[in-house]
Amino acid sequence: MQIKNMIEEKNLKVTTARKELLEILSSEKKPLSFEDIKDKISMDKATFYRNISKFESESMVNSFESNDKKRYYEIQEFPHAHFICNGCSNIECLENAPLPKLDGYTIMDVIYKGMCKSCNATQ
Amino acid sequence: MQIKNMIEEKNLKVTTARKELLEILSSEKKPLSFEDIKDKISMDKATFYRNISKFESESMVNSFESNDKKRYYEIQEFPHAHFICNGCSNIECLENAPLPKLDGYTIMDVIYKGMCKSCNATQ
DNA sequence: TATGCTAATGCAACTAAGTTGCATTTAAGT
DNA sequence: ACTTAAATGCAACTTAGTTGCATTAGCATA
Ligand SMILES: [Mn+2]
Ligand SMILES: [Mn+2]
Ligand SMILES: [Zn+2]
Ligand SMILES: [Zn+2]
Repeated sequence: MQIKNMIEEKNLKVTTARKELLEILSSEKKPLSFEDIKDKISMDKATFYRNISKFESESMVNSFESNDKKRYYEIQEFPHAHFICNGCSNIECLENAPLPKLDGYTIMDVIYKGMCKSCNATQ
Repeated sequence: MQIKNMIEEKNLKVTTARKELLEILSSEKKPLSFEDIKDKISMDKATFYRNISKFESESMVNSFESNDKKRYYEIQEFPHAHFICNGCSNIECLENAPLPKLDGYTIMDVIYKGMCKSCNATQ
């Protein structure tokens, strides 16, 4: 099982909470907040946040703030931009939009906000 | 005085709180949080947030979340991207970086995160 | 300039995401 | 199986932002 390996590779203890959390993040193709996840997990929110924080410091997970005051987490694969729709609040991973360059800066993350395709179509 | 006119143009009452708030946002060239502003204003935080919210719905002000869990506000001029530094947490207005295009989407706001010029230089 | 209506304000209580301290449990090496 | 440090659950806390309500202050009209 690759989830177990992911945890062992970082020299972290393989706990049920960690397996549960990575399982859910891996099975979704879009970023999730604690709110999105909380009914699917058995761990306490303190455990959720402590593990997410560890996963982030080990570069297994990355996250960003949306405009609903919540933080969204996803398994860190190759870097890509995200689109947050001001209409329907949906968050999309833009896997085909490479991160732009900006002279002198190192761009590590990009968030676009605006109207998504379906909100544009039905407007 | 143009601050007074800005408020009257939107058919809002010209109150001292509103003048104070727009005065401070106008005098700064970068986005500010309530935390940044609170010692410079005399109004209550409820009044701050209610007015900021009205200014946003009237398109006088725009805002975005940073990664410190705070919302940053600025006078809405021409649209431009923002850069948030993961090193020093500074927020820059990228007035010369036009908003990119993305097929099918309407991009209204862009936030880049990473390392700023000075953090890159001293690293 | 005084009067009256309504929107704006101050205050205090509340909400909710995320954090922290601490006692208990559990993974994993021996 | 035994040991030990790391992980967990729980409850209390922190803090940005919100809300209800009584009071105040713009602004229109006379
Ligand atoms: Mn993504
Ligand atoms: Mn700006
Ligand atoms: Zn949408
Ligand atoms: Zn920096």
